[in-house]
Amino acid sequence: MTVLQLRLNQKLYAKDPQSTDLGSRIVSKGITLIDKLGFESFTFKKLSIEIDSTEASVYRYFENKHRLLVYIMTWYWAWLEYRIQFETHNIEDAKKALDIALKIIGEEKKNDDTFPNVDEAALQRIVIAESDKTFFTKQVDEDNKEGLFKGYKSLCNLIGNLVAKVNPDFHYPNALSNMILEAANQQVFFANHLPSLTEISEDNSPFDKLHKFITTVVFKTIS
Amino acid sequence: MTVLQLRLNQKLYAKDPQSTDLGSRIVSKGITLIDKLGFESFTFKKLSIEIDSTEASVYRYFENKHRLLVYIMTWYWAWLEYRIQFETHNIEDAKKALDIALKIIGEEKKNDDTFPNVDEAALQRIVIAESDKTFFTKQVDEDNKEGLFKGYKSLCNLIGNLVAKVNPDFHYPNALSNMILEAANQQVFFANHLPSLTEISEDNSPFDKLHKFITTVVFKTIS
DNA sequence: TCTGTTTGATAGTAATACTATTATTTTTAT
DNA sequence: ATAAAAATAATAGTATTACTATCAAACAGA
Repeated sequence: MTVLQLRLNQKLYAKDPQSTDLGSRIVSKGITLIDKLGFESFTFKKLSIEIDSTEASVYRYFENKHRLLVYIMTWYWAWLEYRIQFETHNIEDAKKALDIALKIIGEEKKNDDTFPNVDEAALQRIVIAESDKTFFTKQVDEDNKEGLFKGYKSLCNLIGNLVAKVNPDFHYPNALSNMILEAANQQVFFANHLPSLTEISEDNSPFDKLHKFITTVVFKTIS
Repeated sequence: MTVLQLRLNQKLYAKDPQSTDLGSRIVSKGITLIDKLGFESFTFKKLSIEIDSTEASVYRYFENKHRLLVYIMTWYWAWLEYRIQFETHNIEDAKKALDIALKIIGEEKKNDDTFPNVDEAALQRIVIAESDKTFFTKQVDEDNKEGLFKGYKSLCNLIGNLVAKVNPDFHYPNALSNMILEAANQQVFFANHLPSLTEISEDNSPFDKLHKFITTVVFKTIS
C-alpha cells in the first residue's frame, strides 16, 4: 500500500503539524478528543494533558481551536476529493462518474490504510456533528479571504462539474452539489438524533438509505 | 389587524418571557444582539446591560443562552407553520399548496404586523446564520427528550405531508422536507459569504433564485 | 561545540458562564 | 389600605476558558 500525505493550505496552521511528532499527535489526539467531548467542550488545555504537553505548545501549531477544526475538516474534504478523482479516473460515462462520487460522499467511512494514523471513522463522526461550525461564525468573511475554505470549495466544484457534465443545461450544478454535500452529513445526524425527521433512520444503518436518497434527488433533479 | 401570540412549549424557558415586560425585552433585545454579535460573542452579561437589568434576572427566564436561541428559533418555526397553514387553507390542489409552502419557506421575511415587537427580518438573519446550532451539540438527545425541537419537527412534518399528498409513492417525503428546510437557509448563507459555492448568489437578491432552485429540486424529485 | 529550533514549565489576565444572597420594589389578594 | 407574595436589582463570588508572555532545558545539525 502506498502511504500518502495530503498537502494542506499553509494558512490553516501557525506551524505545520505534519512536520513534527508533537504536531501529528496534536492532530490525531485532537480528532479523538473532539469526537469524544464535542467541539464546545473541547479545549487546548484538555488536549495538552492528553498528549503530555502544554497549552502553550499547542498554540504554537494552531491559533485557536476553530483553526484546528478547519484544519481537520479540510483534511477530510481533501481526502474525499482525492478518492473521487482516483475512483472516477478513466470513467467515460458522466452518469457513472457522478454515481461513484455520490457513493463516496454518502458511504460510511472505514479506516484508509493509505493514510495511517488518521482515524477516518472518528473523522466522519466529527464531520457529521461539527463541520458546519467551520463556516457559521461571524468571521467567515475574513477566514474566507485567508483561503481557509479552499478545500471545501474545491470538492464542491468537482461535484458541480460532474453534475454539469451529465446535464449541461441544468442551471444549479453548484447549488445542488453544495446542498447534497451538506445533506449527506446532516441526514445522518438527524437519523441518529431526531429520527422522525427523516426516512433515512428507518434502516439499521442510515448509510444504505442515504445513498438511495441522494442519488434519487440528484438524478431526478437534473434529468 | 389581529394581534396574535404564539404559544410555545413550556420546556423552552424557566419562566415564560411572554408573561412580563422584562421577559419580552429579553427576547426582543436578545434577537437584536444575537443578530449583531453572532451567537458565540453574545452573552447574558451584554444582554443585561442592554436592557438595564442584571445577569441574574436574565437567568431567571432562560437557563442559558442556548435555551434562548432554541426559544427564538422555535418562535420562527411556529410562525412559518402558522403562515403556511393560513395560506394553504382551502386550497384543494396539492401541488399548489406545496408551492405556496415552498414560497413562504424561501422568501425574504418582512416584518409581520400580526406580531408586533418581533423583528422578523433580524430573526431570519439569525435563522440563516445560527439555527443549526440548536441541534448540533452534545446534548441533542437530552434536549430532544425534553421536547425542545417539537416546533421544528412539526413544521417539517407539515411540509412532509404536503409532499406526500403530491406523490404518495415517493419514499422520502420527510427527508426531502428536512433537506429543503435546511438548504433554504444555508444557500442564502453561502450566497452571502462563499458565493462561488452556489448559483443563488448570481442575482442581486439571493431569494429570487433560491425559490426557483428549491421548487425545481422538490418538484423534479417527486415527479 | 556553537547555533538555532523546539518544547516544557510556569505565571498571569480578562472574560465567560454561571450560583448565591440579600435588599428593594412592584403586584396581588383580601 | 395593608400584608403577603412575587419579581427584580445589587452585589459578590467561583471555576473555567482562551489566550499571552517569559525563560530555561533539550536536542539536532553543521
